[in-house]
Amino acid sequence: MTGKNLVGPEADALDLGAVFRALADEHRRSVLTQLAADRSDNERGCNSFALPISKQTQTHHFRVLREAGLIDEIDYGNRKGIRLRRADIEKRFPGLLALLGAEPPGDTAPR
Amino acid sequence: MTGKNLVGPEADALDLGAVFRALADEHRRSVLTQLAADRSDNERGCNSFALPISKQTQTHHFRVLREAGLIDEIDYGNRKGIRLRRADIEKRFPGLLALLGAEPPGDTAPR
DNA sequence: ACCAAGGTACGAAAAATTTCGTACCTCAGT
DNA sequence: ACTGAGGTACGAAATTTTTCGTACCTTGGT
Repeated sequence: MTGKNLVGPEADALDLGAVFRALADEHRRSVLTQLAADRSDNERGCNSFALPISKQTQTHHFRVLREAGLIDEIDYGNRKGIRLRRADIEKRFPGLLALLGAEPPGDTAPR
Repeated sequence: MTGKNLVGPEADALDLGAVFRALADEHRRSVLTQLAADRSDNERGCNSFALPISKQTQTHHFRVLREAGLIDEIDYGNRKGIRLRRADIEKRFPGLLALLGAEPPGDTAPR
């Protein structure tokens, strides 16, 4: 089944402040880093990120990432797909994703 | 008089999480954006940024920027100089400063 | 029809951040 | 020696963010 895409900002409406606020959190940065590392940009289930937090909190974090324009969330009803908005991000903030790649992906030290 | 440089992290110890957290705040981002816009990297007084907040709060924000490794603070006793750590930032996070430059400098919209 | 898995809505607790009042320090100039 | 400008220390209030408990929704499988 094709799910419906939850809304986020248009490509050229991405806000740098919202992006930095989104990436300021350890868990969200972990998600983005993992997404950026996969150059094939496959859609992923949101359980594939091994986040050590409850599912309600995960819902919150994915929403923040979507509202910052960093990911698409595809709603299938009883599961959800996550996809990096790589082209939009690169267009508006070239080099940003490369910065994430430079960090060790598993390095999720406490803040 | 030569002032003494307040301590921040070494160039290769800059942490991306700390940097994103520092740049997540509107006022701190404004400071960095203004600094990044001046390619001559002159030292500036910390009153030259026109921040609409009290001086105690400014002290706080400059400290966060310094502890993230983004600026040097030079203490002259009764005044303070601010200098962008451009080379260190570019070395560790190439392209980061360019992202700030892409935003309109005076665009400090409420969050 | 039922159940279980995956996810959300709402609300509240907990934690972190931003902000500033009060008091104090340092230096330059008079 | 005094004063004023610029800055910090400490502590508390205000705000924001993170987290999760409870309840509920949706879909796929039995």
